[in-house]
Amino acid sequence: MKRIDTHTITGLLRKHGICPTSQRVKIAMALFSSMTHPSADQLLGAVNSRKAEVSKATVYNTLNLFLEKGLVREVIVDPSKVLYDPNTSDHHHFYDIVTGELSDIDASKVSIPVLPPLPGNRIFDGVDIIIRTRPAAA
Amino acid sequence: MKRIDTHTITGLLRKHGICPTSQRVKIAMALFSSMTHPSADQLLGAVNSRKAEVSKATVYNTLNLFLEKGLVREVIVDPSKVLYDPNTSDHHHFYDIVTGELSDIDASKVSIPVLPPLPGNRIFDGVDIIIRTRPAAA
DNA sequence: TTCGTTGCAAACCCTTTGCACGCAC
DNA sequence: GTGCGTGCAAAGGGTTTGCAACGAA
Repeated sequence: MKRIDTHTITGLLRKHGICPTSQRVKIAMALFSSMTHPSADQLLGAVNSRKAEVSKATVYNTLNLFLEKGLVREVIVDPSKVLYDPNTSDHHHFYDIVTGELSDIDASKVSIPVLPPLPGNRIFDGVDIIIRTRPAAA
Repeated sequence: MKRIDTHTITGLLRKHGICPTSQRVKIAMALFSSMTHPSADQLLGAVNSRKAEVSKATVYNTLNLFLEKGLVREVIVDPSKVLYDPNTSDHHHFYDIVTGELSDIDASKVSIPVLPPLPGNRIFDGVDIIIRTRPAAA
C-alpha cells in the first residue's frame, strides 16, 4: 500500500488531460496505491469498501478513459477479465497460471535482442512478454 | 487451407488420448487446416458452413478438451474472445491492434537471452511474447 | 446395458450502453 | 442554461453448465 496524496493524483489526472472529478480521483487513488494489477471489479470493491461511493459503470468508464489517456496499461492474461497496470514504465510480467498472480519484471531483464521484421505494411506498437509459472509444490 | 485427411486427424486425436468422434474430427479438421488462429465462433461457422453439424456447446467443450490435452494452444490478446492456435511448436505472435490479425513468429527469432529469476516458489511453464503492431498508413 | 458424447437452452459473468439526474461554470 | 460526468438498470456477447437424448462397444 503506497502512500499517495490527493494532490498528486489530481495533478496526474490534469497532466493527462482528465478532469479530476471526485470519483475519478478515488478510483485513481485505489489503483495507484494498490501496487498490484487489480481488475475492474476489485477496484470497485476497494473504492466502495466503506460505503458505496462509485457505481460499477463509472469504474469501467473511468478505467477506459485512463487507458485512452495513457495513464494505465491493460494486461490481458486471463480471458475472463482484464487487469489494469498502474505502472506505465517499460516492463513485463510473470503470470502464475494457477493462482492468477501477476508480478512485474523490469524490461532490462528480458529485452529482446533483435526485433523480427514486421509483416506487411505495419509499424511497431509495443511488446508484451508474459512468463507463465506454476507453484512448485505439486 | 492445408490439406489434411481424416485419417491423420483421428490418429492425432488418439495419440493425445481423445476419442475421435465425428464432431471432434470435424472441429479438428477445421482448426488444423485453417492456418490462422480462429476463435470458437469462427470454428463453429466453418464447421457448419454447409449445414448444421455441430452445436455451439460442443465446439466450446471440444476446444477446452483439446487445450487440456495439449493439442492446441490458447492465444489471449483480445479480452473479448479467445483464439486457438493449432501450432503447438515453440513460437510467438504478431498482433495487429487495429485489424485483430495474428501471425506467427518463429521462436528462434525472438528468444529471450536470459530468463529472469522466478519469484517465490515457482516453476517455469512457458513464455508468451506478443509484438503489437498497427497498420502503417494513417 | 452402460458410459461417454452431444445438443439445446438457460445461466453466467464481465463489460458496455441508454437515458435521466446532477453538478460546475 | 449548457455540457460533461455519474448512476442505475438493462442489454450485450462470449463462454459454461444442466440435463435429457443419443450412440458406440
